[in-house]
Amino acid sequence: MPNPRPLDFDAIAEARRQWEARDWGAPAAMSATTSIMRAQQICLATMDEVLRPFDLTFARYEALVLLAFSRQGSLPLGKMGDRLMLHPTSVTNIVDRLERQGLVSREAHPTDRRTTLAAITDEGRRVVGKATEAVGASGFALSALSPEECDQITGLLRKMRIHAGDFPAGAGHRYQARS
Amino acid sequence: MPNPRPLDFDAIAEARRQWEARDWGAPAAMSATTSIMRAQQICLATMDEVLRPFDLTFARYEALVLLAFSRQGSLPLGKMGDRLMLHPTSVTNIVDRLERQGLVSREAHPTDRRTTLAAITDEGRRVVGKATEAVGASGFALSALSPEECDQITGLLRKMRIHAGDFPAGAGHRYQARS
DNA sequence: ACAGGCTAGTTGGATTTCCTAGTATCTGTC
DNA sequence: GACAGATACTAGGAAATCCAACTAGCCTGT
Repeated sequence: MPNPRPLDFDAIAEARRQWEARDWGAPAAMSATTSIMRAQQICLATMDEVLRPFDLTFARYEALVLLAFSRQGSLPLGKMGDRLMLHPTSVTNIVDRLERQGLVSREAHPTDRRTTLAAITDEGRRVVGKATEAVGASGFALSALSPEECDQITGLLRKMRIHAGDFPAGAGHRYQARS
Repeated sequence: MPNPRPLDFDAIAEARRQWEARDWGAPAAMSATTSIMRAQQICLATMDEVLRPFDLTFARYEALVLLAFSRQGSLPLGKMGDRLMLHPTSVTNIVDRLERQGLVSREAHPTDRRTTLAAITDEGRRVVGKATEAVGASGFALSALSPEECDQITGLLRKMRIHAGDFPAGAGHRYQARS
């Protein structure tokens, strides 16, 4: 439950009204940013709750999915951080946890002795399958929106992710997981 | 800088492709959720960076803005938590910091001796004004989007916030800050 | 061959957030 | 008027994240 004591009005709309009354500039961007912040909070809380029975957080679930999607079922920790947009230390922490849970194992890289591979275990694949059923059934906290509306969100945010430098604007045609 | 080592492809689009290939269900919601997560990370990192010269985080900035918008320039801590969707202990922590910085002061409630009021100081108002100029100039990390696109995002996310129980669907007509 | 620079991952510390529990105060009911 | 339950805030602890610094291994140019 993201918010135990709901309000009887839209706090973001109210903030915008006040913002505009003072001519503080960029009210639309302010509203959208605040909405994104709150939406993430709701999504994260919902996902964490759905995943709790599996002893997973959303971050660990995402890491597990990434490994399940990889060709060999394993990836260097650094590459995981790049894909998941996480700091190297966060990856270390996440893999530590997953390893302790037996869902992932650390393996040596065949040629580069610096890099450590995180490899998903059979148990990891089993758990990620079950967990995916659960998150799918929960609708990802977005069951209020149609697939088309979800795609609108994805499209609009894609624009800002490109602007932030996540990936080049032209991308989207060369889909291949190199791993 | 949210991501020091950008990818050359869209990791979310790639995840979706794999998701669909395995028939994992609700791919649009999955993409949108992941996009929201990443967008929040970008927004938060950008805001925190813009606010760093003022020794503020986005959370503390939001609290300060809320107090600046309030009638008396002060609010009970509990009400702040409701508005900002924060846990009571987080509010205590934030007010502790702001108080230590001299931007807020704790005051006794005139009638209810349980409640503590956080009151914005003159210095607090000065800082929040300066900080607001800075965040306005930064475009809230959404300068890639037009005001209309920002409003689309706000509208779509409003729907899911209502569904999550943040406020009743009918709200939006009775705008008044009771405080 | 080897010096310097780069890359990969980990460790320790700081910050933030939430949860559980606890104290103080108010409110409604008998 | 007293007591049970609700409400307001705070304290201590767990989890997650980031940063700075560190070790180990690779790689390029001379």
